[in-house]
Amino acid sequence: MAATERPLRADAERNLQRIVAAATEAFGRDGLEAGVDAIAKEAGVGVGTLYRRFPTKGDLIAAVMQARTSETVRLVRAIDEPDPGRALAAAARLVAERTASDRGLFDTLVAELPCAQTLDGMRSELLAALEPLLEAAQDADAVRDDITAGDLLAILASVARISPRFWDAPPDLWTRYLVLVLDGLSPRVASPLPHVAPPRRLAGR
Amino acid sequence: MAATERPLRADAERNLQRIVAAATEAFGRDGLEAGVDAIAKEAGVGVGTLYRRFPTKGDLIAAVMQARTSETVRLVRAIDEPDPGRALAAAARLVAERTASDRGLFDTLVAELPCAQTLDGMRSELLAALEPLLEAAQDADAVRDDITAGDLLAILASVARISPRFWDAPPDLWTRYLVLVLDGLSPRVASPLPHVAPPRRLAGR
Amino acid sequence: MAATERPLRADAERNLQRIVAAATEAFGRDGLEAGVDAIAKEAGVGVGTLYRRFPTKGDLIAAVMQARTSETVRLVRAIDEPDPGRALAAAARLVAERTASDRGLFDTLVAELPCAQTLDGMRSELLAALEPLLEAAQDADAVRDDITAGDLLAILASVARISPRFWDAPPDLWTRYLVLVLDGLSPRVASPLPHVAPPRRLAGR
Amino acid sequence: MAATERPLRADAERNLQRIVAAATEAFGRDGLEAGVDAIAKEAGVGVGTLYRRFPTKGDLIAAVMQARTSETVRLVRAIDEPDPGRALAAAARLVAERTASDRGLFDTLVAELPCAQTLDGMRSELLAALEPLLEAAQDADAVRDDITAGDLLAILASVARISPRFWDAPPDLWTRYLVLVLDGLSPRVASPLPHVAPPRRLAGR
DNA sequence: CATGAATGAGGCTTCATTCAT
DNA sequence: GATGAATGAAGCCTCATTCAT
Repeated sequence: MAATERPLRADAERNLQRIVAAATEAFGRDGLEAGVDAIAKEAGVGVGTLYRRFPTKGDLIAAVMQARTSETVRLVRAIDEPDPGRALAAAARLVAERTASDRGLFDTLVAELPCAQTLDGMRSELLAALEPLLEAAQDADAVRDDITAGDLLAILASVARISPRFWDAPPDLWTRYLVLVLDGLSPRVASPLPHVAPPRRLAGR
Repeated sequence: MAATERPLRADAERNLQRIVAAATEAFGRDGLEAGVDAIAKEAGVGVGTLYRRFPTKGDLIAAVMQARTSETVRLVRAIDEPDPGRALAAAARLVAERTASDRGLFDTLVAELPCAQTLDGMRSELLAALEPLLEAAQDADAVRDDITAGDLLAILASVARISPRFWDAPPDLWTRYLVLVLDGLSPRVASPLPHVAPPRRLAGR
Repeated sequence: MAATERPLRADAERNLQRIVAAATEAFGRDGLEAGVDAIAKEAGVGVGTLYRRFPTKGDLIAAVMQARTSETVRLVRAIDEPDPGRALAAAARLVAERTASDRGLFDTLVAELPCAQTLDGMRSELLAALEPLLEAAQDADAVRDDITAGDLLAILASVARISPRFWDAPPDLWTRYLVLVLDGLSPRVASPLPHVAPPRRLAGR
Repeated sequence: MAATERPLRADAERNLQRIVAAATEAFGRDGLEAGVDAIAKEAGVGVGTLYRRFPTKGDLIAAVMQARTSETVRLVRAIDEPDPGRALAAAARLVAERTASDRGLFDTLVAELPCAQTLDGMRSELLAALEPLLEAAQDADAVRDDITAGDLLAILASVARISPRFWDAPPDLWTRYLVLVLDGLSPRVASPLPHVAPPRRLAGR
């Protein structure tokens, strides 16, 4: 079973990691428009090598973002905070921070290209990590009851990229908006949400 | 003799409108990356015709987006609602709705490219239209005091594009998030906002 | 017979002259690449008007250059200098000066495009004007016997544009080269010229 | 490990040479306006291939013309002729011959576009090769003292393109003009040259 | 298996010329 | 007859992807 994907040769493995590293860097800095050639060069490999691993630029994007997401998930899971409301806030900040600092991550969530199936996995993972925190917070009446983890993720990602868009904005402007969003999650204000079916892709359930 | 800019010939006027219509459609659908040639074809004219009116793709973008913005401003100004809180909510909904349905509009507000000066004007107009409503709402204690029109616009634009990004999301998913945002503006929840200087370009003052 | 070309209406005549004037200016300044639209605008007429008179850019070029040439011919004929050698030198300077200051004129003589037939006329006129001066100078032993008016014209035109080509050249650098050329025409140095048939187009006979 | 720039792959090398050959041909025939796409097609490669080697049309021009120039310089240096006057004449003939047969070379020396810095190098190389020959000739009283290598090059290039401009001119018409120019260089005729500062770019010193 | 060369569609833009008003 | 709008081929260049070495 483990034999199905026999481990890569040492150098191949190393190349793979260098590619992913370079792509992470490039996508983070320049967004998904980062050129494939540039990434290969940064990684110190030929384009061919890159394409052998990732038959399509989309595949590379998926892989990189998958990694970024898994990392995020790990960090979310590592949150050690007894108070459910504060735990959720911490998670929210974490997700927002990562999106804020990674243009590619934002592009991924925003991209209106049909790379759907690949991205679904990422979102699902993230949702799975956020859900327990959200439910706990809701049970503790720290957060309104009518929102889903999908809602949370969507709104966080959207708001997180606000500062870098403006050339003279302070780079942490997004923290401002994060506070507003969190305030909007308070049960004290809970206006009735319209009953639109949340997107399957986002909510995952 | 007639007006400041003598009116275009009938057919030219018609073509101009067809170009603008096609561009509006294309930018709305595909974002600002929509190709010039495709727009010309959609409009049923040669590229040359398009370039006669808009010597640069940027000019076309500016014209189309300016029109969209002015329209928005007009609609915002036309809001007739005595209650300040509801008036602001109506304006927010309006802006969000238009951004939600127009990918170009979003790109314009979000673009990280230095087409600054042209787009700044648009933002300023919008801000000028929103400011009185926001102030009135704040005076009436319907909205927290610590946010600016810039904040409002930035967060609205960001949130509004949420639904269209997901292929199986109901097209009005953004309404859900709008409610959350508006709730976050309530003075009842007002957590202290971090003191980051809001961006000059957005806030305008 | 005179009725064949009935005189243009007054305004048409004026337009024609404005076009020629604008084109002269533009070609002189920017060379033959000067755009037709720009010329029409400078002339204060529509492109259509221009094209009515000159069905082709080539025709416009021909007309303008013809005019410039006729002017040159007139000036050459007006040279009033009893000494044959000095008369020829004056003519040479005149032709060179005009070529030096008119990029279009140079382009015309240099252009390797097949507008042959139109330009032939010009050259012939110029040659007809230069020939008597040259012959007189040769009879007076002021100039070597083995060159033709075609030779003279060709070499003058070539040398005249030298200065403007170099950005930091003094604008009258060509005068330097003109002297060298004239010295080369002296009978005192006359090396045997190779017997290549001079070009029909240039020599005209 | 091998050389400074490791040699290209066999096929790449072949393509590179085909590109350079096609460009040399095209520039020689049509001047520097020759289209990039056409050159690529002539070379039997895609445009992309061409642009991989020469990121800019200017780079292609520079490379091709640099090669042509270096070749010329080598040939000039290889002149083996004890008599200083005849040596200079041979060099002049060589430069003229090459310019006569290569419209691109002429455009390079003549171009009024500010691609200065690249082309300057070429001119300097050529001047450096001509200078010793000129000085020797001047020391031997075979050539007038008041001209510089810059003068020589400028006038040669200008005169060399005379024949190809006329469609029915014998292709070696320039040889005729070369003789005239050389005669003009004779110390026996030396009229006083006007004291215009020769262009720095041309004279080099 | 890695390399990087090759490909070519597609993007923005210019300009001589035609044609509806 | 004048106008200037319309046309579209052609120019330079980029970039995801394929393929020979």
